[in-house]
Amino acid sequence: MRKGNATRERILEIAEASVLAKGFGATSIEEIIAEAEITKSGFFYHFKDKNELARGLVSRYNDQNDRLLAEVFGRAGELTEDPLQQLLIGLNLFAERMAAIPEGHPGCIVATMSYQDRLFDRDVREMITEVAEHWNAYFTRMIDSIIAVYPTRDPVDSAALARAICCAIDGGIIMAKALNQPQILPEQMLMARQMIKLTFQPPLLDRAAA
Amino acid sequence: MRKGNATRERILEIAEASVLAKGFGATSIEEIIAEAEITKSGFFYHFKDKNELARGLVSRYNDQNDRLLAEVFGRAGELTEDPLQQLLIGLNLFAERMAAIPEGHPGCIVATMSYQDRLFDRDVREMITEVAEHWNAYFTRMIDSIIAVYPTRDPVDSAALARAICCAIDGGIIMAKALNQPQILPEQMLMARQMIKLTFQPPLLDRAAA
DNA sequence: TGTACATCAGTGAACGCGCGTTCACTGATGTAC
DNA sequence: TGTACATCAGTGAACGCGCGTTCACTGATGTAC
Repeated sequence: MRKGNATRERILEIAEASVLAKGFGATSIEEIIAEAEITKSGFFYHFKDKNELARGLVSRYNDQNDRLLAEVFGRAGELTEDPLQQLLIGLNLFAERMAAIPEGHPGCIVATMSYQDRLFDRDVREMITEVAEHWNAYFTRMIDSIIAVYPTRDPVDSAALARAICCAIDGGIIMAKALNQPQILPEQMLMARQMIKLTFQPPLLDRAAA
Repeated sequence: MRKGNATRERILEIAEASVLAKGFGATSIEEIIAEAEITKSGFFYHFKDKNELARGLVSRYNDQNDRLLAEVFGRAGELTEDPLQQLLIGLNLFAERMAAIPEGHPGCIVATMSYQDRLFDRDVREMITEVAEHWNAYFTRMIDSIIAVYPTRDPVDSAALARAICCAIDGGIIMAKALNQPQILPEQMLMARQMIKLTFQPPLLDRAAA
């Protein structure tokens, strides 16, 4: 990596932290360059305007998330061939990762940006939508594999269930922030896991009662 | 209501729409007064500074939400005495209300503000936490009433389940915004409903299979 | 009923600061021949 | 190996605009006696 790329990365890292704590509009270039110890023109060498910074933030966040998903569900795939167990184990590993962050998860770029979309051009808004679709597609594929193996009494809407996982995560981040309790995020990820479990492995009450 | 209160309400309404579309930091007083057709000093007569506007937004949002919860779960209480059915029916009515908003739910003030908490003083941050606790307490009470009547094989964490409902709602709003599909919010509220149902009324697979 | 005073709901002008963006320039590194 | 040129990764100064906040003032309405 050339020197310039390292600076670019540092800008994105500083900007991400600020955007997640104050919002995009309240994150000033002035403040980013002060922390990155470069001049304003140095910033504009890497990003032609603020919307390009936004694009950088979204694609960086998407890449990091992809790596994390590949890690936890890849590991789950090494441990079992069963698609249901892969999802359940992956969600467990994912939740453990989130629980291990000392200050709690710093926040989801897609979530804040969705709440500030009047600030961005069409390009950025489309990127946000694509990233959200990308995650949902990831979980939908996993759930479809489960459906192929585990018959259910009632039909399961895999896309809606995939969205429920994403909602648990994004909702969990918000509740963790609002209540100042970082462990709520892993808790709610495990609730989503429980929902998957109940959907495909409902407890056999009759047998238990017998 | 005196004349001044009507102006104050108009300011809050305009400010809320802007905060939910652009964030608090990017919402300028200049822009609010232009839309409200008053002068800047008129604004500062009602709110001594921007943090007081934030306080106004949070308490207004909390009040509106309280009224909505009282309506849907009050109606559910009229229809049945069963605490589980009250929650299930209430969530159905709630989801129907959300589905009926043409452009979709405009957003949750507590959610955006949680993602911008560096912008606010301690007072505002405490209000945000209290409002979130207030909603969780509301659902926790309902779930505790269910637990008292419906025995479950495994113990149920009513607070975690209450938070799951809030996460489905706040997560559903975000996914609806990110994917440009307003109906995702009611969909995810019904997923939360399904989770409650599965928790307290698990399908009796053995009997169904027999 | 009249008058004095207080409060309400604002107006108008000014403040200093920080914002995003542009422009002409530069020294260090890389590449072609 | 040396030299010419191109690209990279920035610097420094300036721009005009809009931001949140303050201050002295005002006309309309309400209240006390």
